[in-house]
Amino acid sequence: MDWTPWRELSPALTLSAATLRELLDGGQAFRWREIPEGWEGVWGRHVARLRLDEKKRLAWSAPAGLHQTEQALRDYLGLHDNWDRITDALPWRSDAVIAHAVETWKGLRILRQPLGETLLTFLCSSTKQIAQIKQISEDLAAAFGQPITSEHQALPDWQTLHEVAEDDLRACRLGYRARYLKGTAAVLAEQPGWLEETGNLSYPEARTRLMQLPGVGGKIADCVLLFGTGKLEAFPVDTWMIKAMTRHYDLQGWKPEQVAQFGRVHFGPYAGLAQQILFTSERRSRAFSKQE
DNA sequence: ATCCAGGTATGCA
DNA sequence: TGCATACCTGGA
Repeated sequence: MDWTPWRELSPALTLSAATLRELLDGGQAFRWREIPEGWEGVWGRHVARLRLDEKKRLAWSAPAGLHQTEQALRDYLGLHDNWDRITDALPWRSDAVIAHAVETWKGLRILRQPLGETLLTFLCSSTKQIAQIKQISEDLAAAFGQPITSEHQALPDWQTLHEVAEDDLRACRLGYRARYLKGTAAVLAEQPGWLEETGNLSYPEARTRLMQLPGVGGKIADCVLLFGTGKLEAFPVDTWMIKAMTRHYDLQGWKPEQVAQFGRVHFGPYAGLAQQILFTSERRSRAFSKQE
């Protein structure tokens, strides 16, 4: 397959190789894979490769014949958002923990992913490791998705999933999550526009509505709202965040919903960015101690 | 072998 | 309301 020549992204995005890895493969998105030159990924009906040039600036390439990839990348990577200003609004002046993490993961941001597939991938995520969520996502795309190029398939839409038998979903290693997918697909196929309307509600209203879907609790709802609608006040709390927050903020014994509430209050309107930075710090320090 | 992995739904005090 | 337990699967 032919790819376009590498071109620097505009506006430019400068970041370290480690931060790029966490951005693309750190648990926000599940369809990026490492290639010799950098990274190759799929989102929506888009395919792109990304790499850092010698100035640590992000450059991109797309399959020849695919269009509007650069504009799609701008949206996906949030290049129109002022992440320096958003990061500066975190309480780093009074909180040494977030100050240190922000410094370590400079340039980390929240991806803006297609809403439907954000819900889909995070419905598959419960008690799964990132590598396994990626595997499930690839299986779903290969089995039920529309072709994008000769080598890439999109994730299936909810109408398609509604028509798939639960056993065929289980064949994609979904396990008990197949039931959640079927149930959610039934709701979304029955009510076109429901998901987009939900995404337009305020954060607390949207969260409550999403949690009506089978398989969507508080954590997954927060991931969908953070990564799929850009609601930066969402503060997903999983086992990693329980560990990180317990240690750094002395929250022994707190329940996930309580930690989420604490996070939203303590970190403010951009708590979701703080969450991703702390999540990354916790994950990487754990990986290092295990010599991963 | 046994446990755990980016949880959620359910049944019982 | 709050707390255990089941639920699929694969890797350490």
